[in-house]
Amino acid sequence: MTSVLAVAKHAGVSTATVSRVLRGSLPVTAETRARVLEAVEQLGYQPNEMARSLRSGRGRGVALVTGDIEQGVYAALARDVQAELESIGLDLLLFNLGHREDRLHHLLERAPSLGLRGVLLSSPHVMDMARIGPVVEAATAAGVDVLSVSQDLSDFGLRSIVHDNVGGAAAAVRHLCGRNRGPVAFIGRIATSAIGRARFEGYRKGLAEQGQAPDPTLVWDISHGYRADAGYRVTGKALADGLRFRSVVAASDELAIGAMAAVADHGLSVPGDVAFSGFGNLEWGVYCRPSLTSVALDTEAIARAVGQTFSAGDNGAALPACRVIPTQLIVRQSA
Amino acid sequence: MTSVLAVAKHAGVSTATVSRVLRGSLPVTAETRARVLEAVEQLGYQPNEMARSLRSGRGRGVALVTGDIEQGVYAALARDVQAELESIGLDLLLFNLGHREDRLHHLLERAPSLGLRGVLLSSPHVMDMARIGPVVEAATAAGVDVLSVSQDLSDFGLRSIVHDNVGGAAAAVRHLCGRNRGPVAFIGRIATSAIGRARFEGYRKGLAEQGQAPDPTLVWDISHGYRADAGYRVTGKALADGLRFRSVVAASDELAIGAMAAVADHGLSVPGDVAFSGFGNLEWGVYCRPSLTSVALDTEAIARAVGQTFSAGDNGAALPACRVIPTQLIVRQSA
DNA sequence: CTGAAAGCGCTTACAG
DNA sequence: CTGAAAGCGCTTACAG
Repeated sequence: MTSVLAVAKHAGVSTATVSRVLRGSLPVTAETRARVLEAVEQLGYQPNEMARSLRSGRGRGVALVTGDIEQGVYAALARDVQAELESIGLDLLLFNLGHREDRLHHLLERAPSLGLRGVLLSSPHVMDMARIGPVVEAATAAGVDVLSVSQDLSDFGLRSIVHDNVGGAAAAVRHLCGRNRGPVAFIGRIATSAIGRARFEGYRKGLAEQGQAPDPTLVWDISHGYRADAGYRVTGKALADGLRFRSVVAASDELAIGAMAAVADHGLSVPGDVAFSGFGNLEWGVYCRPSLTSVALDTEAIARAVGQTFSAGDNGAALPACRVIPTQLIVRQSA
Repeated sequence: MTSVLAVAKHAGVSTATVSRVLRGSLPVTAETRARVLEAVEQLGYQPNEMARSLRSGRGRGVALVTGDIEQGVYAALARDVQAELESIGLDLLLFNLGHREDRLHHLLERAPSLGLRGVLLSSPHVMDMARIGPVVEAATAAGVDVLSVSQDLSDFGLRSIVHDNVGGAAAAVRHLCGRNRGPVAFIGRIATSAIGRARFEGYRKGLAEQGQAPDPTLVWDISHGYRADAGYRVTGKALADGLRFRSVVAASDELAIGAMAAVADHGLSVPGDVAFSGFGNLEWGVYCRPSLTSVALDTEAIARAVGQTFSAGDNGAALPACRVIPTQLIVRQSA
């Protein structure tokens, strides 16, 4: 592979000058610049990223830490963040925890030696900050930007970019109550998911607006399970137990479709007997029948905010500690 | 950050010895080894990955190139490949082409200077090998292992790991015909997707087994569109045009759910009037109603085969040029 | 079995 | 505005 040295010789300059032209840092004569660029062009020179990283102290990689990339929302986030990072010359490394949260600690520990430019935490799990805190600080001190892109961790000094989960869930409850769809049940991970908690909080808030409080028998915490099957089982059990509810706010579209299947398999109709609202506004929710009413999340906006943070450089201090991205209820057939 | 030098001093040995202990390469006395390991432990030493990469000529990153990470199958592949790579000490970089195939060329060009250990091509697009070939060769020559994990490119010298798409589609047709569900239509990307072509080939083969040939009016190439909306539109048009068909083989679950929605919106029933079979066996297909019959893909098996390739080292020559992973039809309510 | 030394390919003070 | 030189933190022949 051709190196700076080859380019320098070809252009009749020093390696320092080549580097300066390519960095665009210090001033260089227009003609020197042109000669260097021509040499780069002719030799097809590509700067060695490993050498550059070593010398400058860190690389261009940003790790996205997900809990479960197979969930539609995280796949969308990965896509949008990758596109955004690529546009500013950064690479996305994917770390899927698969709900084994202990691996996060290990990754954060290694982040500086890997030369990571940043770490984006998007696992919804409730973070054990007592354990994670020290290693986050060490990474930050070493120049790794650690951001939270799912839950608000600004109290722990982590810049956060989060959806308005409370507002989204409250809007769903408001919509359902407006159509006289009470009692409203809730399905989500509450004990183990910070996002689930926020959505439950929105559910509670929405009910409070109607002068109601959550009925504990209609709050279904599926912290032991995940995705559609959890929604299916918990809803099936509720029906078998004879609980009365006219609608369900599910903390994800996956949970919602599982719950709808349970209702259908129980011989009830959607939305006639039970109405549903999900979270994520995933594509398949638009095409299942009945189509799924859902709180839309704006992963592109998250990605843009992430990009801003990495572009900000030293004046990043001006950015807010916690940025909240609005959510929007999209009404379809299920509610 | 603590470096080898610090560890060496602490252990009273040279940096070379520290490196040998950590690499586990050349022989070292048990006690020297113990001293070094203790120093590593006490200082919390983590080898600098950037320096190691520079010195050894390449890093530990493997790029996964997808066409559309939001499609369930690719998200599952990303998850499984990441887990497999992590188990052998490699990192996954995600490059989502977003169906802009020109970017593949650019990535392959940069692969050596990025120090990539490998590139996994999982875009389904028909590759322009005349254009891609030279840059693949250059990357390979520079030590980057380029694999195809979606389409068979072994004729072009690329080790390939692919699903049995032909067999899967043929099995779907066989199942539908066995239930007297002809005429059978096909939806997929044919002109622009190598995977779509393979599935179409399986469709043709399945029909041939019944002594039939494809009816051109029932072969719907959606090379201009993607995902559920394309399935919805093309099926809606077929219904509006008054075409007669009793079942549909869709080249993805996304296309299938879109097509099912079109049938439902047309006032017909699934599977009563039209039966459906998809590809991917995605989770939401299990819970939509009617649930979706689908050809299951084994992304874990793909991931394992990828891991084997990277673990193989020099005796990788023993691995087959093209490995075919079996697929399996999962019958549910839609067919 | 171990150490001294060179070098991977860059970038960046330091001089001029 | 440009060059000579040092050095980022490792690994690996080369000696011993």
